[in-house]
Amino acid sequence: MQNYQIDNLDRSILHALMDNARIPYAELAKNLAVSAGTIHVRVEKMKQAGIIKGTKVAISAKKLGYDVCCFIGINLKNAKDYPDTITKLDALEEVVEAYYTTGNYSIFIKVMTRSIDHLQTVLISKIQAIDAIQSTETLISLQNPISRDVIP
Amino acid sequence: MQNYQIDNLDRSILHALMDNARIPYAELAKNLAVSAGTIHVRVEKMKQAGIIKGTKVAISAKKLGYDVCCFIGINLKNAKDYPDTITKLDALEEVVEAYYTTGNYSIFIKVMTRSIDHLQTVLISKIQAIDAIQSTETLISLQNPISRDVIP
DNA sequence: TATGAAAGACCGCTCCC
DNA sequence: GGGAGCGGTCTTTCATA
Repeated sequence: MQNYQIDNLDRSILHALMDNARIPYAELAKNLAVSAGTIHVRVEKMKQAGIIKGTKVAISAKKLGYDVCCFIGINLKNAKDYPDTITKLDALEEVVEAYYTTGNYSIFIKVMTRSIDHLQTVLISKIQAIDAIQSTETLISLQNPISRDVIP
Repeated sequence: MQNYQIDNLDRSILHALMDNARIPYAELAKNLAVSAGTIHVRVEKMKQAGIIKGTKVAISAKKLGYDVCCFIGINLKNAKDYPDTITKLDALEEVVEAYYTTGNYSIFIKVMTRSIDHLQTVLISKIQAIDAIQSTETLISLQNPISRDVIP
């Protein structure tokens, strides 16, 4: 089940579910001109294969007051401090994503904050306060024109 | 309804729905020691307020064969080429996110590819082929230790 | 005003074709 | 892959604190 090859129907189902995970199977079936049972079988198959990991609600961070999105490239003093630093970053609720990367930075994180002031506080008092961090570089996101998932 | 302030119950509901958007309201109600009707009212309110934007399935890009995740910082020859470049990037299915940022790069994108070879093809034949792009800098993600949404 | 309980409609799951 | 029946869930309404 590891490398289950999806076909066009699976692809269409994925696209529809990406848009709305709670769409009734019957409606989906009607749109795709197949029966509801078929939809069910395909979805089950993709769940079994691990392609569909689960369902999530899409939250508007903005409506919750989190207006500022930015990326921070982090350089560590020693590469061996990586696991420790991740643990510390994980404890910060403002850090929503972290990546261990090759290239200019050791760690690359995405941070959501309520305001520029809030960002400054997080950056100075929380992130740069971590001993193992040598330097940081901040990229503030002004717009997010593309945001989607990859479905071949 | 713009700035609806969520309370602890709303927060708990959001957390539960983030984990599994299809959890029965009855079960959620039981876990939170309230009635299913109350859950329904709260969810409706948050939908109205735009806090809940919709539901999505979580897809495993890896299972679909997309193993390589990387970030690419892009510098444009002219800032005015921004909208055009976004349009061109949007046409590339491998580009899953794009940000207009302050700092070292004009545009910052996230790219998912099937392999390093595939990445190379996309980078050279598709991204660097865009005229307005002056230079790029690639950060390949080796690990993604933190990945979540911000819920205060 | 917000919550809790119950009834009806709808949907999803399963079996058989 | 298609179609029908059963079981479960969601939604709505009404009463209540």
